[in-house]
Amino acid sequence: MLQLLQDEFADVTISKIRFLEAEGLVTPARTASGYRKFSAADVERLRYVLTVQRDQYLPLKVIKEHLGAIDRGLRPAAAGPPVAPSSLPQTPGQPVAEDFGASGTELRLTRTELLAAADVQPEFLRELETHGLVVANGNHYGGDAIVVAQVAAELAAYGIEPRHLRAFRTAADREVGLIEQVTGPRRTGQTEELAALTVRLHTALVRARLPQA
Amino acid sequence: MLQLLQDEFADVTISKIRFLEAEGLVTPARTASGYRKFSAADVERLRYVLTVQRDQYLPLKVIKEHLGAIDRGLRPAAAGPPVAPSSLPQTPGQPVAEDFGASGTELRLTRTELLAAADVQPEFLRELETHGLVVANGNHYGGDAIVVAQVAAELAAYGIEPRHLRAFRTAADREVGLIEQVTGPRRTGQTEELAALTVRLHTALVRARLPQA
DNA sequence: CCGGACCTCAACCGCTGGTCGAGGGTTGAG
DNA sequence: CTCAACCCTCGACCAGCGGTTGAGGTCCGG
Repeated sequence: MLQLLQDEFADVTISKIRFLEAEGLVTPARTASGYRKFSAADVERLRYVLTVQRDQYLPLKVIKEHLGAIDRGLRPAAAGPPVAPSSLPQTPGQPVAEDFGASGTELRLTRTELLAAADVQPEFLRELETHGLVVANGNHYGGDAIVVAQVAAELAAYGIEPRHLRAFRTAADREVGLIEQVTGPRRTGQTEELAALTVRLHTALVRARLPQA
Repeated sequence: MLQLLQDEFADVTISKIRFLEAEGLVTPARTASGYRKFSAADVERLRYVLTVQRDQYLPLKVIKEHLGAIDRGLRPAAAGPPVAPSSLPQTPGQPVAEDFGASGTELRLTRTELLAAADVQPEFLRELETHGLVVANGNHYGGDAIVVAQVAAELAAYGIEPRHLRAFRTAADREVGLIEQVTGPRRTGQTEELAALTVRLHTALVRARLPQA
């Protein structure tokens, strides 16, 4: 169910989610037998929590207040940074940022599970497959296929169809090819590290080229 | 000496200030006998620290990085708040747009600032520019250029040089082209949302194609 | 009827952001 | 010269946050 968050936020765990529930940040429905059942809205809520926690360092207490405000229809108040102090001669300090943690156990989904998880029509999936965006490995799919299918579906709502996305596939293929070329076929650890770097590069390049808001 | 901070921030104490010094956030001068001597700049620096700590909940580690950035002549990168989750028990709609928080005020760096921020040699930057990975806008660069340069430098350590990265540039160009094609040249908001989607797609595709750990 | 995934609840943990106090030097008024 | 009032350092200690771990039990598909 929730490995889809895991592949957007490397360090989310079941216990973390349960903890967040205990803190009152999400309130998933329950089955008759007590199992948690997360709706799309719950997942989105968690995505929000994890994002602001990671990117804005907000304490959960504050995030909770914001969520409360949002639920009541308000927008969370965002405090702007104050004026900077005048500078001084100083020593260095390097920022670090990673985020490509391999999810421990790779998900294996049947076609049916994938369709359900991504909430797409079978024809749509077939289309994705004919364009090479999703590929089965034997008769199962990896967790990333969910993300691909979901995102492709959202893009389709904007009129961007799978066939328009072929370039993404070839770009990704080339990217991985490049990585494997330097690491050799099987240097674990390094591969992920390089992938994190190239993905970061890609993202920065896209942002840089976007028309300024 | 420093009760003047105390009447702006009720809970500042001597021990707190000493603690902040131990953490490297301020470095007051000392008298011959070892007493701290705070300059006006030190006080301002402390004011900044206390303010962002109180109002933006930033951890000291991050504040320290920001101060470092300020010292190097940059403005602190303020992560804008992401889009709120569409709160409500609802049908599958997932208009997600996260993680692409446009930095509220776009950074403008001179060439020198960029070199310092990314910690790269001038020749390396020139190389990036000849391959179109970093482009100046007039005589300044955007914040993404820092990321591009840093990442490219890290990749160079693996033997991947700027000229190997041209494909990334063209991929990014095409990606942005696609986005602009559907949003029209100037539909703000949507552009960022779509960019977030395509970047997510890209990431998922790369992961999916990575050899399994 | 078994194995694996899920549940709860309480105990535990590491890190952050400090506080406290012992032991000792400095300074200035008287 | 003395004394009170500060200042210093350094190590021990602490509370709260954000989870993790594990014991003990339930649920369920094959």
